[in-house]
Amino acid sequence: MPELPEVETIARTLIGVPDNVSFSIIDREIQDALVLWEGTLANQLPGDFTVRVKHQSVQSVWRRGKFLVIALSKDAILIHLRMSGDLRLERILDEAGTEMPMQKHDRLVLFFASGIRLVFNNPRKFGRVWLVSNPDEILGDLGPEPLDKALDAECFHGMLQQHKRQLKPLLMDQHFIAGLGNIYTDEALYRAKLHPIKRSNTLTKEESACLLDSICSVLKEGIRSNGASIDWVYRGGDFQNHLNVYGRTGEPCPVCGTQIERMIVGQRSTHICPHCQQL
DNA sequence: CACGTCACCTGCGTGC
DNA sequence: TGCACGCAGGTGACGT
Repeated sequence: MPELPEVETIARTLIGVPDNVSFSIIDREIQDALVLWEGTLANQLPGDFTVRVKHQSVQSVWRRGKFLVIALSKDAILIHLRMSGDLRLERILDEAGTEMPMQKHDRLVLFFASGIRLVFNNPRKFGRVWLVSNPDEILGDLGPEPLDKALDAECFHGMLQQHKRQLKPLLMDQHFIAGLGNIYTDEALYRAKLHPIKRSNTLTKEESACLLDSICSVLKEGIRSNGASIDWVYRGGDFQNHLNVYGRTGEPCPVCGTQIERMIVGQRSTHICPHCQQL
């Protein structure tokens, strides 16, 4: 999926920037909903969903891990984009007054006051939308936020010591820490000069601290670049141009010039510098 | 507990 | 040009 930086970028878009608050969903009322593919709704029937969200207005928008949370007057809509999901916030009518056409793979539409709609596009149908009265019903099992200041080096080291797992699958486990996916995990391990299959309980305090630093810096840079646009899923960000190892098999390591290698770890494509990241 | 496998889906690039 | 194949930012349910 879009990982933490991509979801954060989408959340900020929905909130709107100060000089363009007209294009924000905050305080806007949902006037109607249209479910184009029933499977999109994880815990609702289309009719129930529509009836329940109608006339609720948006109180806040935030991100938790890779979930986008749209808090409404009474309930909350949670969206997980998984591999290929995306959200478009757009005006329903163009300048000529004709309705903007739906796009291929549009799965759900929320119609807001003032002629704006939020469209959930999801080619692979992996993404899901929940409607809940309490977000913790879904978010309760997530690990800590990597950018939360409460997660310091000592705490993180303790977390790593509690498992004897390979670093990469552990970091991608949303119960362990929330928000990392394949791209940012590879980049964080590269920055920390750690091998993806190194056992989590074998890290020194220094290595743990360095890994947490690497995770935070790569995520912050991803957010600053408005996320990455990979494959045919273009979201406007440009962090794909700043990747050191992900998708760069055979290219030279920016630090030592050794060719980047691709391997499989935990069934996932993994990219390392074999010189900088030794086991 | 840690790990492997599979399932869920569509689209794109590659090689024949 | 067509077609088969492998691959893809994620996650959860199983089985070992």
